[in-house]
Amino acid sequence: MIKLTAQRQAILDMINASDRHWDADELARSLSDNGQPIGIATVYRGLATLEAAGLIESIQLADKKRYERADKAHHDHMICTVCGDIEEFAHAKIESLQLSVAAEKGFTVTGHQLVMFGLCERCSQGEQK
Amino acid sequence: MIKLTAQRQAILDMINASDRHWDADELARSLSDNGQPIGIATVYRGLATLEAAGLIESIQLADKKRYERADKAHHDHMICTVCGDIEEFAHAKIESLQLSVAAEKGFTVTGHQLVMFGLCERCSQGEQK
DNA sequence: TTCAAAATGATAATCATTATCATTATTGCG
DNA sequence: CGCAATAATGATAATGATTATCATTTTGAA
Repeated sequence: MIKLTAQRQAILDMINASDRHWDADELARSLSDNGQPIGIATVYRGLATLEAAGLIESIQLADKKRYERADKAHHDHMICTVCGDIEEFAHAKIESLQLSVAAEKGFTVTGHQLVMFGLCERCSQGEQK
Repeated sequence: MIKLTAQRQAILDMINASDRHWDADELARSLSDNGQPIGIATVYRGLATLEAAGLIESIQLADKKRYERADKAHHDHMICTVCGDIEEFAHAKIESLQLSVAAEKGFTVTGHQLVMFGLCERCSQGEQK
């Protein structure tokens, strides 16, 4: 079990307290704003440690990595390219098909990431000309 | 239709001539080695232009973007985390399930990326203790 | 307490990518 | 044809996320 230092606990609490997908910088700023100043390097290290321990999860986007709570069922993401909103979805059949495709090729799956890009419901309506 | 300058043509030829997944730096080096010196900025711009024109495709990995030929059927990727090998796969059912999930949530899909990480057949055998 | 290992934080370094800007090439158009 | 407007190139600086470094602080066990 990892050591939950004050800093790591603060990061974990912040992530657990919301449904957001945080990046390192947002966490550092938010913690500082809440009277918990924390070095940015500590945030990066803390996030890596917490993720390795399975206490948080992440998705790797093009530019940066974002972290979210781990106490949910496994899911993938749909990201709105207009407003940046990240929605979650789960589909057991997609998951099992992935594994079967991999198995056919002798590939041992240790992880996967499925992201759909597009417009969320709100943005696609606003987009109406 | 875009203008196929000598540099863009050279990039396109290099990509079309193989099944590799190239990054910008590899292309610049490889072109230079083939007597086609090209500025790295031009490579980045050329890749973006060629991709926008649909002449090449890309996958965004954690660290860098890699480009590949576009003259193949749509497919996704399995990446071996040991040797870095990138295998391709296609599965129509997975694709259609993605779209149906998105539709349920009112999400308009403009693109997606599915990557499985793990061990390719060769590396998982070598891994036997 | 006391010392070693681990963690932190400020900051430098890294690395892919993008921006800048001066130079070069290309494309009409008269 | 010849030149001006436009686009492309390339060297290099800038950016931004992340990691490395290293001195300092904290923690934990003996």
